[in-house]
Amino acid sequence: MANVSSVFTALSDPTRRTVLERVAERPRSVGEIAGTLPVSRPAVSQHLQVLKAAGLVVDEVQGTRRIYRIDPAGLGTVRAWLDRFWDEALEAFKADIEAQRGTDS
Amino acid sequence: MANVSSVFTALSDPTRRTVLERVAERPRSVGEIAGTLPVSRPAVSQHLQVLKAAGLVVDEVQGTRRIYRIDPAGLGTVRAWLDRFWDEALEAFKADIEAQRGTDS
DNA sequence: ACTATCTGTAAGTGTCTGCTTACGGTTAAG
DNA sequence: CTTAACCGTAAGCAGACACTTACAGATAGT
Repeated sequence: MANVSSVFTALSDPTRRTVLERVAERPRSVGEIAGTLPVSRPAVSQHLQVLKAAGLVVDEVQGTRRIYRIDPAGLGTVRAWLDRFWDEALEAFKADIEAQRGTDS
Repeated sequence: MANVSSVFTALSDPTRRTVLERVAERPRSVGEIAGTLPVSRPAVSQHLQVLKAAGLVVDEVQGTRRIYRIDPAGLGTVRAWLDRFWDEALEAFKADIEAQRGTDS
């Protein structure tokens, strides 16, 4: 599953966002991603697990290596939350202006 | 300033998102928000500081109390990052399909 | 079978985080 | 000036987090 908290937490770390961008460019293996980053390979593996739990990537075993690709689900939940929140804020703004118009001098 | 990491970190905590939603409904004081939540007032104050540092709320002193309202800047940075990332991913998908079409049997 | 490659996982560590209670500071009211 | 209301901040603590090294498992090639 991919709740909102897990997605935001996954996207909050800069290294993890870089890992996600590498995967977004094209499907990559763990070692290939770790080669371009200043952290160890297990660190990348753990980051990928967090991204996978958040529904941001999916993995597929290919022989001895494991290929990760983008999963649109996670980004979808972020966009959905953002849209809903944006609508709520706009509605509140409208109600606020309405109230101000009523009590204005 | 409101960089991407700070915004995502601010939105990753459920309590903090609830605080933000309370503020989004209408401008509120710290004590008013704390009254509707199962955490202490200083906790809410600290949450509001994080939200303010992320550019998600702005504060204004009104006598003895401090009113917080929504700041669209933070949500804007999230939306911008999301849009840019979405475009990148789409472009990568297109390039991937193009490559597959070239090497397909 | 043996070896090399690629990866996940366990264990440990320093740092950050979310929360609490205690305290001090500022403003409005008597 | 004293009092009450409202708030931020300091100090402390349990848990989470990002990272490392060491180890174990699975697959491809010889």
